[in-house]
Amino acid sequence: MARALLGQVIVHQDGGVRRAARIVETEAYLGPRDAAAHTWQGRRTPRVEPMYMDGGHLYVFFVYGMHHCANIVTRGEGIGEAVLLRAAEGPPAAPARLLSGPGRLCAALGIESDMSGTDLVGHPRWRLLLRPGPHPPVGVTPRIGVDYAGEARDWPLRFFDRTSPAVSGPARMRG
DNA sequence: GTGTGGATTATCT
DNA sequence: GATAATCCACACC
Repeated sequence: MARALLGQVIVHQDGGVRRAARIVETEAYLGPRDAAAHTWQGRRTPRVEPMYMDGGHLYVFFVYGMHHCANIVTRGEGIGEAVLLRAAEGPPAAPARLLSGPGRLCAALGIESDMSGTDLVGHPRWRLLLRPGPHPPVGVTPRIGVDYAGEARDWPLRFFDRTSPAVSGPARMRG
């Protein structure tokens, strides 16, 4: 799912304002068996409860006292897997870095903790457009910022569009 | 109630 | 590469 979400578009319609972002970088978090996931060992706390919801729900968390990270739940109820949205492209006129990185992506789309647990499927203001057509050339690396996660630190679960200037991270992680 | 540290980013060297 | 900003969730008492 993390790979399949590359190139798909998340849209927010807020009155007359419509914001759309094409997803170009994602990371998979594989539930209880994944030491980097908040659902590691089946942990259930109020914060992570949305991650156990049905696919299509949003899981948002707050980190480092100032940033939000948005995930799309990818499996059935009770499983606890999700895909972190790490970077996206806005309109051509927008700065390349506007949605580059999970914190900036949330800031640009106005995603905050109160959206955690929201069902994107059939939502009146949010839509996830699954666009047909060829997938972009995809790069694969370990995930960013999970050095604490034991062997899961090295799992190749970060996916990105090699052609996009909006991919986040150091240069060696963008080629 | 207290202590620890983070799925980040900006700004320095 | 190093570090600060900044606060909440979580574990543990």
